[in-house]
Amino acid sequence: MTSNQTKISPEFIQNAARVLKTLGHPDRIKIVEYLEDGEKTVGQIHRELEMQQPIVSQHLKVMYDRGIVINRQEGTRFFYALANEFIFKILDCMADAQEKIRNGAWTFESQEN
Amino acid sequence: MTSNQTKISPEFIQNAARVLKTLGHPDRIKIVEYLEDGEKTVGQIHRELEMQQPIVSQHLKVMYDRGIVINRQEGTRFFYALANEFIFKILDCMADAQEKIRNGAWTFESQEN
DNA sequence: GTTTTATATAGTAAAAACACTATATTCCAG
DNA sequence: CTGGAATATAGTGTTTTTACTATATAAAAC
Repeated sequence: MTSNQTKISPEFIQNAARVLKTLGHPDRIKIVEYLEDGEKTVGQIHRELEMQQPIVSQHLKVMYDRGIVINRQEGTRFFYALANEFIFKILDCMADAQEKIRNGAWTFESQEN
Repeated sequence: MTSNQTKISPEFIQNAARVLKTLGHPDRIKIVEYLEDGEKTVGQIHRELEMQQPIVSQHLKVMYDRGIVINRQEGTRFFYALANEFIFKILDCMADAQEKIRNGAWTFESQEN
């Protein structure tokens, strides 16, 4: 039904795997989603999302190293923003899926555990 | 530019994180992509993708537990297939991103490491 | 210069993921 | 029943993640 059948290249698979794995953490999804409408400082993320500051910095560092976010310094603050469109695309994809699942068009059941 | 701004719910985030994290492995992306055009047996995956059989079974088990694939038994064989449209959607998303990156519309750079 | 504010980094213990080898289970064929 | 094919499961050592606490750094404010 869906699926455009484009083959994914080996090189791309490596990058994609890294990104997906990195995004595969609730806190990081929240951060990325929060960054969706523009750059934010560490403090904003920390306060708004109610996560401890070192945790936020740590997540941001991991995402920075993997090309998911970029940053820019201004005085003592660091503004972080999404690095590329792929991330937006994945977010859209998730929001879309959530919607489909919510209205019953799709199901999404995990086995046990 | 992209982004439809739909907020993602806390419950969904948990599921999405699990799925993304699980898909964040090169072998599993390959398997999932291979399953895109229909169910396959463990042996087919093992031979076609040149992965050791226990590794394949292990990946499939993890993905089964997390609702990414489903299976059906026929004699001594197990046929595995993608469990839901979300996975197709993610695959499409990746193929799409790869295309955009390939033709230079997007960039995708990791820092060091 | 000394404090404050904002953020990063170190250190670390516990948990989860990986990769591999060996072995068990189940079903089918003869 | 016996042997083989197809899969799953166990066991294990290694590497990554994760979650926290404590501490360092750097710029700004006084």
